[in-house]
Order: sequence, then C-alpha cells, then structure tokens
Amino acid sequence: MEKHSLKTIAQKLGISVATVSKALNDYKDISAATKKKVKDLAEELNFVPDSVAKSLRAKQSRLIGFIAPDLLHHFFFNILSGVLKVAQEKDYYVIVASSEDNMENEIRQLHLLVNKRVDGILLALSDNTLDYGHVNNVLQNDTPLVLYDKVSKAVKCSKVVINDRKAAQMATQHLIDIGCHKIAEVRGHFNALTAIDRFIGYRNTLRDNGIPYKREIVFEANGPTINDGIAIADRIFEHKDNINGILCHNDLLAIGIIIRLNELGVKIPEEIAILGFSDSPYTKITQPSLTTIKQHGHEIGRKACEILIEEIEAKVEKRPFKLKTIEVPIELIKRKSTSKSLT
Amino acid sequence: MEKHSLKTIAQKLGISVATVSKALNDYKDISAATKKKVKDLAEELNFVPDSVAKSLRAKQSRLIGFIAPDLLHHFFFNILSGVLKVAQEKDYYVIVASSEDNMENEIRQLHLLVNKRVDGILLALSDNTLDYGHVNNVLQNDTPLVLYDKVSKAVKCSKVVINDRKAAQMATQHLIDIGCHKIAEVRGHFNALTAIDRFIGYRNTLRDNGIPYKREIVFEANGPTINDGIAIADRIFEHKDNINGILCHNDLLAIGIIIRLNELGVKIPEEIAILGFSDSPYTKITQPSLTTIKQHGHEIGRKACEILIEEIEAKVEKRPFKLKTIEVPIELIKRKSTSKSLT
DNA sequence: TTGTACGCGTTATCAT
DNA sequence: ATGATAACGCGTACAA
Repeated sequence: MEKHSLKTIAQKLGISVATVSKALNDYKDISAATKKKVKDLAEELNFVPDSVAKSLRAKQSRLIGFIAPDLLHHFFFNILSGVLKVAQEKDYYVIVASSEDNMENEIRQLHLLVNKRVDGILLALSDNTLDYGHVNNVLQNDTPLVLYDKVSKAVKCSKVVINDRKAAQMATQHLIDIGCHKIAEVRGHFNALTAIDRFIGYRNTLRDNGIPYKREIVFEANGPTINDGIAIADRIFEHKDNINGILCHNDLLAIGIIIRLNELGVKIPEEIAILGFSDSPYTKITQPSLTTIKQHGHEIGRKACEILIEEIEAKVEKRPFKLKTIEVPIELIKRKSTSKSLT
Repeated sequence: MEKHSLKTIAQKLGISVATVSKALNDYKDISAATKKKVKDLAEELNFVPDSVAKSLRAKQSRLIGFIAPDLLHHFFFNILSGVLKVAQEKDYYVIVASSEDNMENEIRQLHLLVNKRVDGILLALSDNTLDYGHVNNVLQNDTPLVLYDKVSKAVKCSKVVINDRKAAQMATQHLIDIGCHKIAEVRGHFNALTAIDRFIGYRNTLRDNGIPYKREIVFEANGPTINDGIAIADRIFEHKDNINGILCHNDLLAIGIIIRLNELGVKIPEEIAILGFSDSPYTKITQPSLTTIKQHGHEIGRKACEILIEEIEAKVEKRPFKLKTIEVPIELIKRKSTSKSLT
C-alpha cells in the first residue's frame, strides 16, 4: 500500500490536480459526475490528504502542546485525560512533554513546541519557575497559551485554576468543626503560588475562628513524597501535645505521615485527625482512609483545552478573544481520618 | 515578535533565499563573511526554521504516536515517561492517544496518527482487540510500529514485552517456597495474551512441584479495579479451607482482596498469602504491604522508543532493518503479604 | 465546469 | 561563492 497524492489521482483520471482537490472538498463548481469519479478512486486507493502539506498551507498544525511539571502525580494524568478527551472531539493532536519541575527544562520544552509550530500550548508552571520571560515570549510570539493549575499573575493569559485559598479554608474549617483546635500545617516550599494561597486560607480560617496561629506547628517538607511525609511525622510527634489536627498540602505527604504515626502508636483520628489534597486513589487504601480535597483534574484538563481551542479558533478567524480565568470547583471528601465527632 | 522566514532574511540582506538556507546550514560553499552576516541577522530576528515546511520536504515529521489502552494505570505512565525520555534525546515529539481499551477507538487513533504522518507508532493492544487487520494495515502502509506490553504473534513487527510466563512462574514458586500448597489464581478474561501466559506459568509451576491444578480455585475478575477485587474476595472466602496463597494478576485486584479479607478477619499472610503484579505505588501502603512482580514500565518505554527510532532511521537511510523482540526483565519484590516462613 | 498558476517555507541540484 | 529553479502536496484566485 503506497502513499498516494492528489497528483496520482489526477493522472489516473486524466484530469488536473486542482479539480481533484476541489472534488474532494466538495466545491460547488465541480460536476456531480467527476466528484463521484474522484471520490470513488480516492476511496479505492485509500487516499488521505497529507496533513503536513495541509498544515504548511493552512498555517495550522492542529497540534497542541501539553507540558506537565511531572508525570508521577496521578493528578496530571487526570488532567491529561481531560485534555485528550476535548482535543479528540475537536480534532486536535496532543504532544506531551514534561518539564521535570525544572525551569530550564520548561524553557526548552516551550521552545521545542513553538518551533514545532503547535497551534497552542497548555502549561503548568514548574514550582521552580521564578521568572516568566520565557512564557511571555511565547505569548508575544502569538502562540495561544493557557496556564493550568500552577499559574502566575505575571503572565497575561487565560488560566484554569482551583481556588486554593478556599480549598484550604474548607479543609481547615472541617478540622475545626470536628473539634480540632490545634491544627498543624504541612506544606512544600513557598515558590508555588498554590502553597502560598493554601497557607493564607489556613491562616485566615484560624483567625476567623479565634484560634491563634502558631508558627512552630507549620512544617515545610523537602519534597512531595511518602518518604518526606514519614520524615515530617517524626517532627510532628515531638509536638504531639500541641497538635490534634493536620492540614496537609498533599496526599502523598499525608500518607507518609499516617504510616509513621501508626507505627508510633498515635491514634488517627482520635488523637490526631489528618486531611490531604488531591484525592489520589491511595486515599481509599490507607488505614484509616484519608479525608481529602478533590481537585477534579479531569475537569481542569477539559476546561483548559476548551479555552485554548476557543482561543486558537478565534485567532484563525481573526476574531478578538478575551482572556478568561476559570475556577474549577473543589470538593471536600470526608473519610475516616477526620471522622471523630468531638464536642 | 512576528514570524520570519528565509525570505525576509534574504530580502533584508539583499541576497537569495538559497544562500541564506545554505549559510544557516553551514554549507562549505558559502563564504565565512556571508555566513556571519546571515547568522547574525537570524539571531537578531529570533529566526527559527519552519518545521512544517521542513517536514514537507524531508518527508519526516519527527512525530511519534503513542497509544495506551488507558491512562488510569500507573504502569502506562511509567512507560510514557520512558518514551518521552528517549524521544527527547533523539529529538522526536510524542503525540499521546488512548484507545480506552476498545478496539474501535484503537482503529480510529491509529488512523488519525497515520494521517498525521507520524514517523512511527508505539502501541499496546487493547484487551478487546481480537483481530489485527488495522495494525497490519499500518505496517503495510510502511509506517514503523512497535508493540509494547500487550502484543500479538499475529502482527509482524518489533515488540517489547515482559516474560509473563516466567513472571508467573517466579511468583508461584515464591508462594510455594514459603509453604503455600493451595494456591488460587485471580485473573482477568483470556483475551489478552498476558493473561494466558501467566496462567500457563502458574499451572506449569504447580505441575513441576507436584501440586495438582484445581480449576475451582481459579477466579476470573470482571475488571481490573479494587472493587472487582473486593467482589472476588468474597468468593475466595467461601473456599477458604482450600486456599492458603493467592497469585493475583493485578495489584488493584490484590488490594481489593486484601481490604476485604481484612474485614472478614482473615490473617494475611498467616492464613492466606497474596501476591500481585505491577509494583504500583499502592503496594507499599496496604496492610500488610503487598509482594508484587515489578514490571519496569520506564524501561519498557525506553526500549520500545529506542527500537522504534532505530527502525525509523533505518527506513530514512533505506537500510534494511530486522525486527526485534526484546524482553524486559521482571523482578520479584518481596513484602509482608508473603512474609510467612512455614515449613 | 475545468484547468492554469501561484504560494506556503524549505532544501537540493545545477548554472553562473 | 552565489543564485535561479524545481520540488515536496495542497488549496484557491483567476482565466478559459
């Protein structure tokens, strides 16, 4: 089965390439008879137009670049699946790349995608990205770009986010409602806006409930893994008397903490209640199961991709497009790790 | 920042397009002086050659299509990360698509990728793929394709697999070695070669150890989820007296079984030992932690991508290429769910 | 109703 | 050392 082009069809039929092209695209000025002739032969030869040539002419690649900070967290898979869903519906292809949570790599991937002439880019900023020149370059280069999850105010583009402040507020309030008044926070470093917003939500909620904020029970993890959680748990254990609830920025950290506290004989949730972020599948398996803030990754992916495609198509049709920031709702999923009902 | 082409550079410099192209590509027959002139201006204008036009001429898109049966299993993420790694090194882009474990979708995705003129395709067959015409079409279409993980003998192409028979043999032998002689098997349906091979490994190992095979303790799960495992556990419980070890084809199923058996008060591993496949991150979290066969997804991805690119480049240089089948080693990871030492 | 001619941006070949 | 030309495959304004 060799590859055929308009030319081969034209030759076999003894007509011009232009006619073949028009026939296949149902131009009105082609007779029904030739249309049929052409289409039949195309069918028979299994002809498909060369999308590269098409892209060259149309100045559209139908390619979308998707950059994730890592491919380890379940969360980004959920997002990717949402992206693929929408892209497929709208007839776009998705190129996947990982920045490995590293700014240089982020820059490199962005360059590669722009050079590949993708029609648009979906990006979650790496936690180590502190300067946004490379992202703004892409925008100035007139390539539509949508930030998702990890965003920055220093970039003027559409964004899809979760309201981290509100999420942390819901989480903290939940802990307070079940009777915790000594609530520790476990988070990553402050580069990411996400971490800052959650911290603010946490702190404000304490304030609104008349609970003093105590710096000594806020812990900063080295990384987002189970082992980092285990390490933190030992430090929490030292402050055991000052803590009866933990707001943890990340499910994996929370799981590590649960594992270690179990080993140390601390009763969860009776002595210390704990709550995570992400609703990763792990949360159902831990002992006890983990209360968590669900972030609806699939939905984030869908929305981000939808907006991006809208923007791409607006650009093609030279319509103006106004930037949007969409907030995807979060959800508190209550499980056993916060199931005590103290008074 | 507008987009520039060779033409704009040529005009600004008052020289021909051909010269500009040659200068940028370091042709020997261009004077050092003009080379410098051209390169400086290109730099200044932030010129990047249009990869679409390049592809059109070179008949190479530098695009690789990656089709996974689903994007839920951690395993495929590992594979994807291996693929991305190699692709990046060799300067290829990866388009990701999911067949959703559904043959029609697999066909559709394959078509789309071929139409997009990808240079090659990485495919894991869906469990519901029973006929391979569509895959063979791709090969006849002269698009290099490598099957990974889920493969079929009915397709003549390079393959990257794990030796499922051997894996099941290792697993079964391990159960026997720790003293289990009543070993149940839990698997999915038999469409997938994988399931068949594991079954053969299981059965042969029983035979080699003089243990009779009993059909009534082989269970077929409806799907690969935790809930399916929970359902199976109830059936296992009915046969409790005839089972003291479980070979489970899938970590999620195993986790479901553990959860339910815990609830039913069955002691693991003392009364029943259990073992899974995949080394998903969950395995460290269950109570007890789960012994498993690690499949090195990252390595599968790397190898598959390497072979594919070799084949692509052989094709470009019109060298012959001989198909390979690579076996990625598996590993038995011992954890607490099989830690008894009976005699 | 059909065909001619050109352009998209690049590179290879052949003249100059 | 440089440039004119053609070609990759497609779509379209314009001419016939």
